[in-house]
Amino acid sequence: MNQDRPEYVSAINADATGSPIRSAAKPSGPVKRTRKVMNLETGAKPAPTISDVARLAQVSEATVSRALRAFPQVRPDLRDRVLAAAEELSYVTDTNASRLASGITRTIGLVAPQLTTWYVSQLSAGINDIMQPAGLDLLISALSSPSRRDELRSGAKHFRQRVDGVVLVDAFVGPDWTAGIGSPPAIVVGEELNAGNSLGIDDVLGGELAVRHLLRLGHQQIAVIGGSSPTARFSPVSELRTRGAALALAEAGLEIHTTVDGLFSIAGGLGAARELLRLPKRQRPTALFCLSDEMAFGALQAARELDVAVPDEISIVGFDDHPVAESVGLTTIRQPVRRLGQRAAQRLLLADGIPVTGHERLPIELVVRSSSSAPRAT
Amino acid sequence: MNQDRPEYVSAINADATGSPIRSAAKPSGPVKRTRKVMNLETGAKPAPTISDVARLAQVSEATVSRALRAFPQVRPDLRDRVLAAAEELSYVTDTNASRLASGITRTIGLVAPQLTTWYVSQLSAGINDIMQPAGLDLLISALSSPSRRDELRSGAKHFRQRVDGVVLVDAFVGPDWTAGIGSPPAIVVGEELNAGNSLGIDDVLGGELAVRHLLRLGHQQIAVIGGSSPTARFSPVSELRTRGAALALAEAGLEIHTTVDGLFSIAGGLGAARELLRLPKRQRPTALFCLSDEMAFGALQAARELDVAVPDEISIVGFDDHPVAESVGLTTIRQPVRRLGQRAAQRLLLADGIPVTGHERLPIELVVRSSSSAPRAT
DNA sequence: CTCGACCAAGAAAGCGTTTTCTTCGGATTT
DNA sequence: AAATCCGAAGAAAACGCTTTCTTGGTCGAG
Repeated sequence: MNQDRPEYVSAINADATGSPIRSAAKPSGPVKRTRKVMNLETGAKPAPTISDVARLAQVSEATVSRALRAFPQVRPDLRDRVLAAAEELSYVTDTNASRLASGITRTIGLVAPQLTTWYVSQLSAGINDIMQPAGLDLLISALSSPSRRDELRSGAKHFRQRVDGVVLVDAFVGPDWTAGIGSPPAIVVGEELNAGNSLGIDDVLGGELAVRHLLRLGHQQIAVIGGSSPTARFSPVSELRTRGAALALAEAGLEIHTTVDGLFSIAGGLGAARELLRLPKRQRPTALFCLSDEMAFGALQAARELDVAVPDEISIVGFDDHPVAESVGLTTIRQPVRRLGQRAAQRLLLADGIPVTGHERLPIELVVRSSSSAPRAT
Repeated sequence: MNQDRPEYVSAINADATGSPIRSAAKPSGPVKRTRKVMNLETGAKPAPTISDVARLAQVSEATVSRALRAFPQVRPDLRDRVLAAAEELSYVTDTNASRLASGITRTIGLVAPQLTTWYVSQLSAGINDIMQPAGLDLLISALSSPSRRDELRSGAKHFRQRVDGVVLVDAFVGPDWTAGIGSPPAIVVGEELNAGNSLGIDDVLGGELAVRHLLRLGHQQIAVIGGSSPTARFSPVSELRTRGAALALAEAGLEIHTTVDGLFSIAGGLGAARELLRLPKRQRPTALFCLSDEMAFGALQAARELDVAVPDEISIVGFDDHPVAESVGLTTIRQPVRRLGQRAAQRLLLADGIPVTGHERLPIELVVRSSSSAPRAT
């Protein structure tokens, strides 16, 4: 009991280090390390611990721990006493100690190749929508571009001990990825896994919706700007959306006019569209289906540069429904990215109980704006 | 020594719980809790601990700990042995145990009212640029809009124990905020503090640059779209940029034509610009200075809607240099947001050694594009 | 009325590090 | 050559929780 009483020994010892007089070594048993009592520099008192609360509430530490976590087997009056004591000391559980003891981190990690894309930031906001109320933390980790696969693997490993779950975005791990089915649970967003947890939209349908819209308007020469992502060789998203476009065209007995790589970036879209719009009028497509809004922005820019009127001379359709899409009047396929994030987080939280496995799709829709219209009569 | 040997007792005990036969209570002294050896369900072996490494390398745990952290007082041959052993077991330090013991979290937190703005995601990427190579984690926390001040305070408190530093964005804490000068160190981005750590740009200069550009082109009727942020009453950014605009106009003996609140959003900018562009031609401003690019996007949209030609009938200048600004041809003031993030992280890391205090400004520049030109001769 | 089952609460064993504090030789000093 | 200092390595305490395990009581059943 006595050893619990605060003493200023540690501070004194610290001073004594520099003193010429050293106390004779005590040959007796091991010396108890004294608890830090106060930071002499800042004057800050150490944060209250669970035992402070226990003492004040006159219960054991175990009971405090149980009461604070609302365990059922604590008598109501005791629980109230504990809560009051905790309140009085303005006690907050030490996260690290809790994590060490329980092995539960109450944190989920987001792994993405880059953080600055609209998609990823929307997604993280969605995840946060769920985590914040649940009192969980969000840990973010970007994977820089080179040697991505390895990083992904080591990144996940790096995470393993500090998160309870992982959300992988734009990971392009391939359909046979299964890691993370165990612990910590992981969920892949934007890609369909054969045997793992994944979440996304129907990319093929998206391509179909976009192209059917253009076909309905009367277009026949439809080019696709898509291609590889900046961070991965293998981009299923691009492939699937393009397939949808091809499918819709095939129904009408047509084919894709051209496919150009737009790198999924504004600059890439600009370059790709320039290439297409510089074609002689006869060979030029009448409509551009850009596999992301950002590429569509680039295409819009190219059209302006080259004095090609939108939508009169060229129709442009994007994909995403980026916030700016509305203000530039871009026709696009809207996907609920924030909701994808929310759903991913939910599934990760649920993973404790009934594991939700398999692939899940959220709905998308066509949003028609002013960048698409019937082709000018030839 | 013996107690260290793996035993399967815990798993067996777990089974015994459901068994009708219960072993008689051992009345003798406290029973040692046996170490978890293997998860029977998943078959996963427990991760190696520091003592496994110590045993393999034939040194003490303390030496392992020191060797792994490259402390100088470890003999080279021992260090190599430890490193080799750790490698062989593919040992990684348990973050939580380390944090508990040392009190150092190797994590910095980002607190922002919302995560989806371009500004915040750029900033987080910048922070990440610095943290990632240093092996630190980034913890993100959004403050939902209502009762922001309180949340800010409790949010910071919530963070206190799990981060070594905090970056506050769009916090609008007021110039006299000083919390976080102690521990954990904090830095405020986008706002100037009198006595704390802060980082930003020269917002007044930004306003001046934008308006001088318009004046040089010959504009005299210049309106400002700015106003309150969606998340804070008090928005110094808006005030300062507006002041810069007023200053520049005053030099020319002019005044701001009108100031309209654009809520720092696309929709807000749209509404504000509509209001201005619907004015009868005589009273209408010839140029709009939008205090953010997003509001400028809204203004561009309004101009298109109302068939007001940009830049012939109305010049528009934004602020930020959002990635889309280039593709819509928006003249704007570029601020280095990603670099702000990097710098904030650097200062936080440095805070261990020489504390960098005070306010710091990063340079900005005017970027002229096609949304601004001389006003049409009246 | 007694015995085992059951429940609430406490004691104490971990959790896996870091960090004193101690010890043990060898180098330095007087 | 004896006393002192110093540096390297080990033993063990602390970090602040969670979670077993244990122990008194209570209660219903035989």
